[in-house]
This record gives sequence, C-alpha cells and structure tokens, in this order.
Amino acid sequence: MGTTTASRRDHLVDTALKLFCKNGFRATGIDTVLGESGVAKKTLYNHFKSKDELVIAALQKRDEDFLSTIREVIARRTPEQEGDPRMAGVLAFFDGLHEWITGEGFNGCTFINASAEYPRRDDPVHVACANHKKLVLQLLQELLVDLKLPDPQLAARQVALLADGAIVSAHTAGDRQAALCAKQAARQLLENWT
Amino acid sequence: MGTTTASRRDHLVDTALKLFCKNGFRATGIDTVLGESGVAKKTLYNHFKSKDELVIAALQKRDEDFLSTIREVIARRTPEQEGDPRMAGVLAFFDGLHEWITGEGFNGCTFINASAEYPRRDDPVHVACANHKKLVLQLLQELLVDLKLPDPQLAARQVALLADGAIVSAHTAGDRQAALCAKQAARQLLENWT
DNA sequence: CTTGACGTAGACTGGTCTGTCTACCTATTA
DNA sequence: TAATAGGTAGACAGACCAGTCTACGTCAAG
Repeated sequence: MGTTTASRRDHLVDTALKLFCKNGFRATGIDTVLGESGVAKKTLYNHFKSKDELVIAALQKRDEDFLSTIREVIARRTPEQEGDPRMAGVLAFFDGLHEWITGEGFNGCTFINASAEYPRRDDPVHVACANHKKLVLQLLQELLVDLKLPDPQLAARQVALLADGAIVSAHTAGDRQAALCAKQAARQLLENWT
Repeated sequence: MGTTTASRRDHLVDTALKLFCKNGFRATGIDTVLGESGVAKKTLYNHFKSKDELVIAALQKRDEDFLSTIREVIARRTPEQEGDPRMAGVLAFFDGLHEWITGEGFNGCTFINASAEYPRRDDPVHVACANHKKLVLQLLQELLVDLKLPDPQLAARQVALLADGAIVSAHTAGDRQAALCAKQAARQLLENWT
C-alpha cells in the first residue's frame, strides 16, 4: 500500500476504474471502491469533490492506458503484417483490438459504456468520452498518413466505425472474432480506395 | 388511458422504454415509470415479477419497433438509391439509420446501452441484447442476398460492424453524419468485394 | 516539542431504491 | 346480487446510496 498522497489517489482511481469496467458506473457504489481499495471515505472526498469527479479521473486514466497500450501493440505487430507495408500500422491497430477483446476481463469500451450511463450530451462524463473518441480518430489518421489517400479524414472516420463496431459487436453480441472481421474489412476498404 | 389489462401492460412497457432510453436503465427508478404512466405499483408487480422483467419486456418492444421501422424505411427508400440496384436495400438500411440518428430523441442503441449497464454475459438482459443483434445481422444477410457474394455471412458481419460503429459514433462522439459515412464505406466495401 | 497536514474508522443524515402489503374501489360475470 | 378479478393509493420494510462530520492516529517540518 502506497503511503504518499499521490499514490493513494492513484490507487483509488485504479480500483474505481477496475470496478466501473467490471460492474458499471452507477452499479458501483463509493463504498465498494473504498472497501476494495482500503482507503477511508474522507480521503476520497479529500481528493475528489464527488463521485462524478472520480468517474472522470478514472476515464482519464483509461484514456492514457488505452492509448499507450494500443501504441505498444502497433509498434510490436506492425512488422508482421502482410501486404502493402504502408497499411501495416492500421492493420496492427486491429490486432491490438483483437488482443484486448480476447483478453481477460474484456467488458466493452469503457467510454461507450460510460456514455450509455451518462446519456446527456453536455454531461462532463459524456464529454470526456467524446474526447477519447476524438483522440483515437487522430491516432487512426496518423496511421493512415503514409497511404496518401485523397480524403484521409474520411478514411480515418470509416476505419474508426469498423473499430467501434468491432468492440461493440464483441461485447454486446459476444463475437470474439469481430476485430479480425473488421481488420479484413479495413484492408478491403483501403486497398480499393477511389 | 386504456382500461384493459393488456393495454395497461403495454402502456407500462411504452413508458418504461421511453424513460430507459432517455435516462438509462439503472438511473430510471420504478417510481418514475409509475408516476409517468399513472399506474399503481401493485399493477406493475402484477404484470412483472421484478424490474428486470420490465426491462426485458421493454427491450422486446424496442426490438419489434426497430425492426418494423427499419423495414419500412428500407421499403420506402430502396427505389431512390443510385448505382447497382442489387445494393439498394443495404444502402437504404443506412439511410434508415441516418433518419433515426438525426431524428428527435436519439440516444444511441438501446441494446448497446443495456448491455453496458448489464455487463454480465449470462444476464438475461445482456442475452436479449445479443439476440437483437443477431436479428439485425439476419436482416442484413437478407438485404445482401441478391449480390450473391462468395461469403455472404462475412459480408453481413462487416456491414453490421459499420452500422454499429455508426450508431456508437453518433451517440458517444456526437457525429451526426456517421450513418452516411458508414453508407459510403459499405458501398465501397461491397463494390470491391473479392 | 509542537503544529499542521493528511491519514483511518466509521457513525450519521437524508435521500432513493426495489419490492411487499393493506385497504379500498370498480366492473364484469355467475 | 354476490363473488371475483384486477385496478388505485400509498404506507412500509430493508437495503443501499452519496456525502458530511467527529474523533483519533501518524509523521514530517519548523
């Protein structure tokens, strides 16, 4: 158990994120987070004004975790892609999704789930989710840059649709191969770009 | 206000569905549904054993509504599609999504949202969501049958990814043009099918 | 050594949740 | 007319919720 102020905060956020992902945001009570993390209630409210602030902090953590993990997988698996090497980055991205989806404890996209539970568009939680999706879109645009497509933004948006669709399909419908299906679709889409 | 037993049940389900979609499932209490519908608590528990049963009933209603609405739009808008007429049905499907997304009170896919709030895969609510997605997949397969693709199941799954991605992107990221973006991607995907 | 910042432990408030129950009303049917 | 089914109204139980507060402990800096 960490003793510094910062590490307690981090521990709280980590625990909260884990429980939010596993059981949902509204279904996870403050007391559950406290019990699991072994932190006092006062300490929580010393770091966060409200549960909503803790939710936001957990989403920020998840955003950082996701982006760094996916970048790591992309770096690791780009070399092993077949076909046009300019497309290898995007394809590796889908392999990253596949690893995540088939991995332990996958429970759908935290941000899609959060925006389902906080549906009001002006809710800070919902806004945080929209921001995350924007960052992923940016990442995809970077991955597509070498292809020098006539409309790279549109291409990135379409690939993002496939990615979100794969995550949702894996979670809601239980399709564990969704990311590979999306990878193939992305390849076909980009190979035949007009 | 209906007076028969059946109509009271229907009214309860309609009201519940509306509130669940607008505010979320866990965030919507039984009392809110009762207040909005003007029905007594005893009546609700006369028709449903628990809130979860009401949730399931609402999802069934939504399943029927969605499928009948989308079929209506497909019938209406298939004739106006450009290009290969064998593809017109699928393209009209995306126009249907676009109408829904840009319409009043769009709050994402009820089933994606529900499976976010009931994440356990064996939860009856989650199972109902998976079933709905299966039916949509079937519908897409029907729409693709004229194209006589070598792997119609895979094609339907890939188109379904675009559809789910569009719904999620519209809701979470607020992209109101997502369905049209997906429509274009679907066209490119299917035109260049190998 | 004292002070102050930060921690723990947990009682407590006021509210909400689901679900049960009593008491009464109404309409149809035997 | 009497019985029955199904409705309304709403009190109530028991659990859980977020958030506040008190009392006490610990440790590092002045």
